[in-house]
Amino acid sequence: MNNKVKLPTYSISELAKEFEVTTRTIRFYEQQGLLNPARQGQTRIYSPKDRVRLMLTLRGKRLGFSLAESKELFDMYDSTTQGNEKQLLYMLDILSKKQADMRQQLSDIQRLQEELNIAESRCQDALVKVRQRDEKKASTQQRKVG
Amino acid sequence: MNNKVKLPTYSISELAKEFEVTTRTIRFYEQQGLLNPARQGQTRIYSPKDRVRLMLTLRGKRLGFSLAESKELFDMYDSTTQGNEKQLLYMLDILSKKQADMRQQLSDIQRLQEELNIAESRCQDALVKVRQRDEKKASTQQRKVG
DNA sequence: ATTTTCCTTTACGTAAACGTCAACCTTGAT
DNA sequence: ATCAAGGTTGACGTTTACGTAAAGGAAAAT
Repeated sequence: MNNKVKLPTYSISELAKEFEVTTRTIRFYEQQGLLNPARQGQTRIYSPKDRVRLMLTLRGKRLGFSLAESKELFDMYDSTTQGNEKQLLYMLDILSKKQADMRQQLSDIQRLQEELNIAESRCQDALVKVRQRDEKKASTQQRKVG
Repeated sequence: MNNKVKLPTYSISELAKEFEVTTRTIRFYEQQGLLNPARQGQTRIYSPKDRVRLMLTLRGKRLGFSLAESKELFDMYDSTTQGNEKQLLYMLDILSKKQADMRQQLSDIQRLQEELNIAESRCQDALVKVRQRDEKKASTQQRKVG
């Protein structure tokens, strides 16, 4: 194995820009135990692993995970290699619950998508009607003016 | 048309039970303009329309909509029948943004589902290994005892 | 009659996830 | 040398979505 490839690093503002969050957010996530950047003096140096975690945290947020939940999943996943039976069973339990959540969300989304489509059609229809009415008004005005 | 069919009504606690929320939540939603129950004296009487709105609000929440966003969608949808062109265009804009959000969420979910499956497999593997190890330990103990 | 039961309003409390200063290094450019 | 750009640690403020407790009305059961 080659453990000697130099991995890229990132500054806090680079990550902030890439993921469109503030540096405050990134520091807050560290404070909550989601990130663990190295230090060079005082300055934080982020590894690809940190970057992935940030990415996952943000995706988790979009899906309604709290920061605490994301942290729990990270921690469990990390300890999976040396976890004892009880921990592993607990993790499997959590995973199956999350999967159930995701199935629920999937169905929520699909239904909402349909409804948004319906609303859009209805809205388009209304728009056409408004425009037809306004055209009539305009032509009436024309006749007045002409 | 028959407008005279008697629609069912619901008490606040009936709705609370059905949707597994507190009455506090339901009153709060009303305060935020999401529900508009009739009154019988002081007591709130909920119509099927209120019930649907509650349902939609809760589904919205599961998908990361704020109460204000849900309210905006409700209000716009209600005013769609008599909306002017500007409003309709605005609504169409919102709708297309929401649809983009939903597409993003859909892809987020699908990726997360894959990852959860991978994590689950990995976890199952680890579990098997732990159990094999523990079996060996146990049989060693057996030999000591026997 | 009185005690539950269900409902009401008012109002203060709270947790999560940051925003927003303030006050301070450090380091490369001018 | 100084100054702007980016980094740091507090620490208090803010918004959202309710929780929780107080104080009480009305009606139904015992």
